[in-house]
Amino acid sequence: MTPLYSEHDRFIVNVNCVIIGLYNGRLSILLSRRKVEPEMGRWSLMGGFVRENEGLDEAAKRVLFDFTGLENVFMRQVHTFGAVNRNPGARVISVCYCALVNVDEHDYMRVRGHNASWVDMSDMPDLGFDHLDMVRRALAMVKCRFADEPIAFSLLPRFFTLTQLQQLYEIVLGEQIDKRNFRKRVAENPCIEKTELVDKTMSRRGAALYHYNDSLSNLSRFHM
Amino acid sequence: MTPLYSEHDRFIVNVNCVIIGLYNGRLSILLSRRKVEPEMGRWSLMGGFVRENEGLDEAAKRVLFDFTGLENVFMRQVHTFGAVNRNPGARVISVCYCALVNVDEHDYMRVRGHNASWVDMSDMPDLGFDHLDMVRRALAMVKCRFADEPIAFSLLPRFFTLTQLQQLYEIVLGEQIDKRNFRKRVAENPCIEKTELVDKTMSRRGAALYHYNDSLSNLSRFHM
DNA sequence: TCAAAAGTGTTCAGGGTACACCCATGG
DNA sequence: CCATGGGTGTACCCTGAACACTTTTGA
Repeated sequence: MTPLYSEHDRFIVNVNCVIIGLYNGRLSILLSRRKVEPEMGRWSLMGGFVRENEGLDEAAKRVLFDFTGLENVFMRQVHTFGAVNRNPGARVISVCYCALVNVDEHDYMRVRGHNASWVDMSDMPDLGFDHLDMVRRALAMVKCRFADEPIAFSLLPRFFTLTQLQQLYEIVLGEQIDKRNFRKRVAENPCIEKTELVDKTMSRRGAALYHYNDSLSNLSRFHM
Repeated sequence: MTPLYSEHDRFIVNVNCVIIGLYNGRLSILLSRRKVEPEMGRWSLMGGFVRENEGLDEAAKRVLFDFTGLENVFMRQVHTFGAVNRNPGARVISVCYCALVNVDEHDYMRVRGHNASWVDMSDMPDLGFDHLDMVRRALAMVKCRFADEPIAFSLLPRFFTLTQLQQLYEIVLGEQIDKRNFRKRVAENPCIEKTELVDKTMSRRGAALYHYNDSLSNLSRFHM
């Protein structure tokens, strides 16, 4: 290391992950009750301290894997929080990431092991530190991207009905959508392919199952 | 400090500022030639190390003031860069900010004193570290916001002509704009007020000077 | 008188929005 | 046979894009 750098202040840096999924058809976020001080007993985001030999993105992926067993999911850096007194225990700079996951694929044992659980977003408890700000920023990012990028499919199971897809858009965008207009737009998107499969859990008639296939798209997406 | 935190790795953290202004009517960025290793002699962004007693936003404001003498300008956090080997001299985590400034108001002596200068963006030199990524992300952010938020006025002098405003939009958005359509949109915005002043430097006829007055807007903007 | 920038309306097309009824099936 | 969610087409409006000429005045 160059001696010139030795004089500077050094900081503990961690990553926090806003992990969003559809749990029981409700937009939910993975939270854990803190087992240690500070803020012991309060809900908080999944987090972990950055290590000397890992980059920020790697740290975020490690935390996501540690808490869910998931890899290769949509994940974006949201914002870095560095107010002096944001953590009463020590000066900690937190880089916030947001991940969108398919809860069907996650490892529930890991969640249990970390004292974590899925919490309905419309029933958000108070969070420790500035984690509520993190959640707000993450949601704003998701809402903003939702209109442009095909990130909805990160939240849905591999096969989904158009009603599921529409309900997801309605929850995230916070507004009702006309069914026919929605399906018209879906029909114009070549990446959303209808399958022969039918879901009969929601209606007697049954609904066609679709899946998202981005191989027809020439846009490179999901790069971090 | 809680003993629990004592065991974690610590990092040097700095802020880098992508400071953008209109210099000689060209979209330009403030760059300085590094006087020290690593990357000595190469162009780089304005930066400074975060101190123990200051938050990230404060550090960014300090750097901006230090290099330009400006305060209370549009400034946003862009992204945090934390790859392990991004800085060959030491592990440094860099929080990138972007500021839009009115170059008429800046303190040129400070710029000179830091070996810095305004560089035309369409003639961008190679930059040290990952600073080119920072510039790209900052520009993407600016372009994205430009369509929604009235941030163009941060770059212009207090009084400006519609031609200046249009040229700025054309540069930032990277496309030609129809003059009549542009002026129609301007006319619909109550915050853009025509004054009795006339600028005769650009034409014999003279162009009306406008100024931006956001007191009529009920949106709260520019919050960091 | 001419060069150079300022200023000014109308037309058209396409996308987005609003809107209501029949279908299939299990119980 | 009925209750429940699935599935389908059209009309209208409004926003956004294209487009050319007159005005002013200093040199």
